[in-house]
Amino acid sequence: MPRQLPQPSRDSLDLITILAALADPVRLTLMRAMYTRPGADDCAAVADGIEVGAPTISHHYRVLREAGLTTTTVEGRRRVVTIRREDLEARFPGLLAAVLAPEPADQPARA
Amino acid sequence: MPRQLPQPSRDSLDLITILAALADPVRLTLMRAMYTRPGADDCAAVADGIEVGAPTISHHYRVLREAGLTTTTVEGRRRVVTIRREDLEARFPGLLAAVLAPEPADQPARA
DNA sequence: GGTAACGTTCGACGGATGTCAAAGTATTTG
DNA sequence: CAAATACTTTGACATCCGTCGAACGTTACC
Repeated sequence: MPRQLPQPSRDSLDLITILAALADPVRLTLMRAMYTRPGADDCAAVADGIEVGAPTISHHYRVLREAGLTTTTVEGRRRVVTIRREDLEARFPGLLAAVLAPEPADQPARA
Repeated sequence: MPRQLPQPSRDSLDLITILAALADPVRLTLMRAMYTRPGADDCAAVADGIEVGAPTISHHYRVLREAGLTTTTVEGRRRVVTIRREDLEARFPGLLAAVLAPEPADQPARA
């Protein structure tokens, strides 16, 4: 049976905590990967290509979960992490889209 | 003549830096005050009611400006700080609205 | 010129944060 | 059971961050 790790309730989500959680290159990369990639991905798959050690990735996933950005489910010996889209949209409408949307290329499109 | 303090160009705005700048209670309060209050406010007026010393307020205004969130203009012996709405909307559409919009009351409205 | 007003800069201090290596905990597989 | 897999936890370390008191510019006003 998939067990779910503790996470803050929707009502107790705090914007400062959420912004602080997003204000890190590794965590923003993880969030973007989960956001653009549909379906639930496991930790290792998403973290693939990030140049920090496993303990650091684990630490960042914990920060995201404790900030209320993600839900972590234990499935066997792997963790499945998903973004709490509904809760976040309910409390801070438009935030995820504004922050995680792929940025337009730095060079303006030439006709 | 009003002199303008140095600030990053629109193209060099960095999301991580912006999120980090917003992820502080004092700075978020300053931004909200400037956002909801139309027209340009001077530092002291906006900072009124925040419980930290003057050097700290000054420090936070600098962080906001260096992150590209605000423009600071020197007018005589006071500074006028305004949010760079156009630049921010161009680079990160919807971000200001999502972050600075007054949060709905924590208690759900009862009919 | 002298003084008050407004804000900045400097230096210091304590607490938080990101990272890693080493050891630990479940869980699956042979 | 033993070994391998997939993460986590712990402890340490360096760095960054928010805050303050004190001193410093500028500008305005008498």
